[in-house]
Amino acid sequence: MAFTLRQLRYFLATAENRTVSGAAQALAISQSAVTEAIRELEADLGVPLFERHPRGLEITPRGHQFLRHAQQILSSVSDARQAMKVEAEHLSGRLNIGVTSLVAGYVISDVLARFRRANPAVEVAALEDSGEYLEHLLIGGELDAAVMVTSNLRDRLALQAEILEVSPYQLWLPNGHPLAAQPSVAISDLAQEPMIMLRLDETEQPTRRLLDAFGARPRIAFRTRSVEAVRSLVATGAGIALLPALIYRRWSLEGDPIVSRDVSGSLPVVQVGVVWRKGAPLSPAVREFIRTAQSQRFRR
Amino acid sequence: MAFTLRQLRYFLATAENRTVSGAAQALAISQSAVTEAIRELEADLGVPLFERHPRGLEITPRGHQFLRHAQQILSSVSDARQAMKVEAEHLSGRLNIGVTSLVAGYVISDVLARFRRANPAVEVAALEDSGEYLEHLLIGGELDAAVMVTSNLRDRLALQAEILEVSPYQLWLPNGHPLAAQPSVAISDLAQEPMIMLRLDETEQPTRRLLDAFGARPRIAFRTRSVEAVRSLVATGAGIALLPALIYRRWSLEGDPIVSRDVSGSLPVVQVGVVWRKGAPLSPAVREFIRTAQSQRFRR
DNA sequence: ACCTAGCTATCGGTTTTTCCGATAGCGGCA
DNA sequence: TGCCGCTATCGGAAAAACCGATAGCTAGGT
Repeated sequence: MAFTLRQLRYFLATAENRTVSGAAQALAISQSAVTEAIRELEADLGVPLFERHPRGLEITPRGHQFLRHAQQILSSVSDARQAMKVEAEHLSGRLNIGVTSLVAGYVISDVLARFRRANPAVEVAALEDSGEYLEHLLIGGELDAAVMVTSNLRDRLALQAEILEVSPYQLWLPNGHPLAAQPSVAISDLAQEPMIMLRLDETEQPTRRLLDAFGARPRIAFRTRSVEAVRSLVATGAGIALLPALIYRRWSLEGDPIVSRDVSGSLPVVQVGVVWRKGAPLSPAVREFIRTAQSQRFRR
Repeated sequence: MAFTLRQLRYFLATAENRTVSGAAQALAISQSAVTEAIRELEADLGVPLFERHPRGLEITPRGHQFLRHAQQILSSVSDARQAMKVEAEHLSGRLNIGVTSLVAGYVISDVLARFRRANPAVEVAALEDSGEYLEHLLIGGELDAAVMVTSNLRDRLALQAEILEVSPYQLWLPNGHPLAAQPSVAISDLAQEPMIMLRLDETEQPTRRLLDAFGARPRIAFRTRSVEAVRSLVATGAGIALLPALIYRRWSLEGDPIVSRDVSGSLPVVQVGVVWRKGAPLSPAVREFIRTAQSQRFRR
């Protein structure tokens, strides 16, 4: 009747290892202790977190949902401990950050909240806009830095980037889709498939160009600005999607499965990073922001 | 070597009660158990969280800092549990939220992060700007809602507000300041005092008007947009400040004490709330956002 | 069809943590 | 000075956590 941090840590290790015994080994603890902890956690939440298979455990959709909460909690715990450890040299000043919408909802709202907690004397202003406009503001000196997709920067001469994450394009399919039979799919096979397009951060144009270049002319079934809507549409069989692995999840919000497949051939990748104006001296606050963003590994 | 949620809960209860035995009673647990848990927590963090006095405990500046982390962690824990409890009816759609800068850094970044976690299918866009401009956008229908100081709304006819927090003005003084001798201070006594002004959310104009109205003509020593800068300046004796109790804290970031005193006479209060256009039907997403904001009590 | 390897679940017993009640100590206050 | 309200500490009891051993399961190889 109240789970513990210990249970969360064991749960996390188990989810990462996809096996209890592996987690036990990583934790330097006996397997039975881990099994027990997970059983308690499930009983406490009233939700099965894993499906048991003879070769290991497979996380359930609800389990995966809880996993993200667990990660968030544990990272808050580690922040709290860190805050007590260091004899704070207090950063101050202003920090003007731009974010594109893809990145804004995804992971950066957590990073910003954490940064503000850790650096209360820094006045943070966050602005959400298109990558194009953010570049403009960066060059004009109105933003200190921006978090955005860097693989299609317009002005590479004036801007400098620190990559946070590199992510290849991959194909999303509904469960049981014929293309899922092969481990890897050729772009030309997509010719007749209805596509779901995500209208965020200019992921749409590169995708179209990609398809065009390979002569595939798929039908656009839907266009939406919501990642979750894409997931739901793919999961229910309304179409397939070609998107960065970064935002892939195994289930839609409703719990319907989504399958991902690599696309054969060398495709461009998406890079997400922190961008600032070349030559501009990085303020300590920006540097610290980059550190915070890096420490927050992107999560599925 | 790794604190537990139990310890955080006991710590929180103790900080609220300012006494171990009171906390023990509230927790329906023995006093020695609480004492023990706090001792362990302090040993684990390597930081004294309370000063022991014969009539109870007084939290230290570091303890107070840790308290905010503890609150954040426990509220994440409760969110996680909640997420597993409800058989999610998934809200979707867009939510365009405006915030003023005072409110942005203070508590709303946490609320937004929590809202996004709890409602992943809602595309949230947050915009930070002046109250005046936010009103304009609200009336134009470009924002669904805004979190801002509502006590000086310009257009009360077209806008409607749900108050989140009401907060009276109070006086901030350095430790040992002569005015701190009295429990309550008259505005006229401020005539000769150097003032620190906060240039956020139009807190400055009302303050000036207030002082003018009472014939007090204090000297403006500093103007800054950083709440923490005001705290540091007041704590080090650079001046005094007249600000909403909402943002009062007992110490500056450096750990120097700040004293607060009520101002005698009936002063205007500051109201912080969620504002939307009158007559506009509140979308479920907005309603849920208000609920999230309300549940997050403002923290000192 | 039958092993075997690799995994999880469960159980008894041990160690560690948590809790309680009792008691001692400490400083305000009548 | 003695009482009152609080915290710290201690011994012992109760509960939780852990371990090692064992049983059970199934995919994959033979």
